[in-house]
Amino acid sequence: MPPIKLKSSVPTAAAKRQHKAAAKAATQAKEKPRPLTRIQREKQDIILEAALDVFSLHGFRGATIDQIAEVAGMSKPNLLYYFPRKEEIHRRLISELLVTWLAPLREMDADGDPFPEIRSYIRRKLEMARDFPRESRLFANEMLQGAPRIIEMIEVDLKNLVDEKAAVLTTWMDQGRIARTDPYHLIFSIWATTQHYADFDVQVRAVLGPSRGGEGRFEDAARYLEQLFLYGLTPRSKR
Amino acid sequence: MPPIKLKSSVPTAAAKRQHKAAAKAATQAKEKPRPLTRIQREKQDIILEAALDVFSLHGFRGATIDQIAEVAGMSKPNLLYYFPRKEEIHRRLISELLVTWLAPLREMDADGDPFPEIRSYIRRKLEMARDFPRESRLFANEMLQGAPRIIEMIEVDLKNLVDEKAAVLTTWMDQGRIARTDPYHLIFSIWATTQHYADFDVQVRAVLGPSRGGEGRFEDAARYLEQLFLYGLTPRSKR
DNA sequence: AAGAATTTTGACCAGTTGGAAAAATGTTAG
DNA sequence: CTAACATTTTTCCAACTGGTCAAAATTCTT
Repeated sequence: MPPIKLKSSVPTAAAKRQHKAAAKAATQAKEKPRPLTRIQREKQDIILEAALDVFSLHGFRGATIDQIAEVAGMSKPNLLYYFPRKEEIHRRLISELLVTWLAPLREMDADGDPFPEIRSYIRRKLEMARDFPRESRLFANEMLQGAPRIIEMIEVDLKNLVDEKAAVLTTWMDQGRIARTDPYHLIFSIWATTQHYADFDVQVRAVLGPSRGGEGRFEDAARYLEQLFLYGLTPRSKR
Repeated sequence: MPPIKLKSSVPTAAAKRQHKAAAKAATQAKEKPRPLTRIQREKQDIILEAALDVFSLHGFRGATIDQIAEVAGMSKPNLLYYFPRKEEIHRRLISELLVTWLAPLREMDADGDPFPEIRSYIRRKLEMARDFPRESRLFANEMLQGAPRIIEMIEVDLKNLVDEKAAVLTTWMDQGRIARTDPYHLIFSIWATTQHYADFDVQVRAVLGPSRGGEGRFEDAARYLEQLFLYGLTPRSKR
């Protein structure tokens, strides 16, 4: 008897096992995970897309599987065939997110010039706020709830990366190339100001009004933030 | 027959009418709203407190009446006696919030000196992030969801206030007392940087670690933000 | 084309949700 | 004290929740 595939005469059971096998593969190391079919990849993508819509708008608890299934254009049981639990969908979204989310900071190069590096970091973050607002909101939602599902990732991966980049900033300060200030709070303020344009988009648009709240607002924000981080509010005459 | 009180022999109906009367008082202008009893005021406060806990953590959809009732230490129907619907509680919280939330900006005085005024505005906002993090999160949650329940307030009250203060800032710029920059985005950046310490508190604490993530973080943030808005990152040697 | 595997569907379920109704219990002004 | 009112509890409900299951439909492999 080949113990590899564990085929069963009951198709459903086999399908379910497939999922569990994929999950357990790392620990069991016996069953081959069997690569995903084309349909599986496609449908999973559709589901994740829909879930991003819903989770980013209502948070984990406020989102329902039915809603996600509806947006994804499939029945609830069908959705649950691909992701056996709600949490699984969320976990996937979050962990994929964290990687792309931190990419801009990762790119900040210790060997580059401080101001161009910081400037393009701000720019990249702002572009992400513009191009991936749902991702930003998903992240914000998770934070607001105390990050129950990603606290370890925050405490380890995120912290390590920030520690590393804070050290880079400190070096630049030691070399007198940027003003001496708190590198951690500097990073926080870049996060806060850029993500604000995704997370509080409604407010920004409402306050700017129809005349200035159009797509140009991101260009205005970029210009403003650049000046803020470069010179602050001290007038030119006194600089 | 006195049309004032509309007493009914059914006590429940009378009690319910009381609520509706209070709500309709403005439009009907006929029935006296009848002042709240001591117990009503106390219980409503307890409920609003509990609701703030729950709503700020889970958002409107993610929060349940049962949960709020439990935190408030009363039964669900009892809670519903004071606030006949979930939305009512939320609406009350939000509208009360908006007043106190904008107070610091309101205090920014056109006749004062620009830098002290801006500095103490930042300080006050940061103190609110420290002392009322739940309020901040409630607001953030609402924004993330597109502010469905307060969009008019944002578009009218908030916008008007910001327009007014932006004009003040512009005047200061015209007088050369602060650097010329976008006053709206300046206000956005103050909001973003200060509220970050309430809304993303978990992240801030996790990244700073146990050594620097204690209560002192708000003092550090205040110092950092003051420098940022004053001078930006330009080193002293080049200022 | 047939058999095996995968995908989709429909019926179902137990627990939770927001809320209604009414009865039971307190409180208070006259 | 007692009637009128205010508050609380008990019971109930229909809709929704996350999730299961077996059968049916489809797709893939040979």
